[in-house]
Amino acid sequence: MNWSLDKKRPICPQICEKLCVLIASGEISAGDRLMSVRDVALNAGVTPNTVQKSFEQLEQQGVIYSKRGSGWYVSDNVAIAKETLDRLIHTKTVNYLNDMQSLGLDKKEIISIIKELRYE
Amino acid sequence: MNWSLDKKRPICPQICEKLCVLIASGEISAGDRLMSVRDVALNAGVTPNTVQKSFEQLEQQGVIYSKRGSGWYVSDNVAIAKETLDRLIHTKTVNYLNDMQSLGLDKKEIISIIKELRYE
Amino acid sequence: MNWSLDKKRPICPQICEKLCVLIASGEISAGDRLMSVRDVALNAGVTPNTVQKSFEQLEQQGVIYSKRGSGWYVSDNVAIAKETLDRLIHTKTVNYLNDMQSLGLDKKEIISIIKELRYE
Amino acid sequence: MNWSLDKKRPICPQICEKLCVLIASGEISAGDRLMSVRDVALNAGVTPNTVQKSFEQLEQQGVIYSKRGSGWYVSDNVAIAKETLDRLIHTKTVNYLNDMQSLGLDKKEIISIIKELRYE
DNA sequence: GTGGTCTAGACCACA
DNA sequence: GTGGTCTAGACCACG
Repeated sequence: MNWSLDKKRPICPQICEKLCVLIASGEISAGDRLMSVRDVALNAGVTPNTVQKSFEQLEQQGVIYSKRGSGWYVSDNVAIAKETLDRLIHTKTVNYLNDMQSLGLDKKEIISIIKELRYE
Repeated sequence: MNWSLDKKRPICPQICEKLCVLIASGEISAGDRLMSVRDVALNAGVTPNTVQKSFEQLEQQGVIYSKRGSGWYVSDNVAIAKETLDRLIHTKTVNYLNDMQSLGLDKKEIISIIKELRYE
Repeated sequence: MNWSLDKKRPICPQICEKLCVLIASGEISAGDRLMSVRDVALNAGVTPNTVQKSFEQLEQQGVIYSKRGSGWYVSDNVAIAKETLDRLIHTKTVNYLNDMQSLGLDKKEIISIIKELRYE
Repeated sequence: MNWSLDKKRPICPQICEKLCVLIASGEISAGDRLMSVRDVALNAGVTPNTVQKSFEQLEQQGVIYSKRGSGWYVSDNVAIAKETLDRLIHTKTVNYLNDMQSLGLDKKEIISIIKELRYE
């Protein structure tokens, strides 16, 4: 599993988002057991503390849940992950558009910039 | 002058960006004197310290410069403000696209989302 | 660590220069973690704010970088510290020579004065 | 008269130093009347306020003196200007050497740098 | 009046 | 614990 985390940005939300994507895309299914906090930490090169907080945040949103002494599992309701993801996309997009507007661009110009940008 | 700052986000970059826009758009011209640090602070409802920091960052990029005991002035080379602005737009756009890509969207989907978003 | 700061002169550049010397001389190596902002502040008898500002200036020059919640680290490219140091030396020397020239001295006289000065 | 002031640095001390040099070098003699504050200000492109303060500082050091309603005159004791100049040279040199020492250079290296620097 | 620098202390998110 | 940002208020030299 390649986490490809950007160390220059906050780690916690990156892990949360990554997991949501995996669940929403079906790469991890409802009821599946996640890697242990320690394994994720070792694998991603961050402290277990950080992974633990990420999992707890996802639990709070209902995306995953924990079984005492057993580990973390994907919630039966996979739709929650999808909703979380959609909310993220919406928020980030609105923030981006707000930023661009402050910089003096309208929606048309923004789309033009994105289209012209060699990327992907 | 309405600064309309978003208090939920860092103030410094907001002031920097606002000034770059004003200079790049020609609302403030090369050689013009800016409002004093204190006046901007009062006007924008922030501390002089914060404004000072913003101005220093712009100075370092060559957008403005200071005369001791006299005030801050727009650099003779207005193009620098334009470049700074373009760099900002580019960076923010790349970051946004990276984020969206991590969330599983390709460029086509991103543009579609932006277009559908009721905004502006 | 003895910072031996001259409280009569601006503290920020003194801290910056001190760190550049330490890095360029190899006393601190690439990747090393610096003392925390708070520790340096306590140790040097200044405010954390001042240390933070110094570190940010060095970061912007690429000499060091920060990991959120973790600390500040020496840039992998130690050469940057050396370049920064050389630039400092050059700038200060040119300024000094300009000053002396304005005071009516040529290079020969300047060197003579330095040689005769009981010092070090 | 070309004042060739560096607008990036404090103006007051530059004017003071310039006058001391003129007097010490004999270009202006004991008892000579200086240009009026207003003329110097116009000529040098600074505010009369600044010139006034410079003259007052020189008066306090005994380099020049004022006659009410007549203007400013070079002190009979030209040696004072020479001493002031020497003190300036000494102070600036000591400061420079201190700076260089902090940057890790000894006197030998400093002189070498000055000699190699293409200048004058 | 202006910028420039610093102190003191607070709050936040992150690890 | 760490960095990141901000507030509040002070003092200085300069114009």
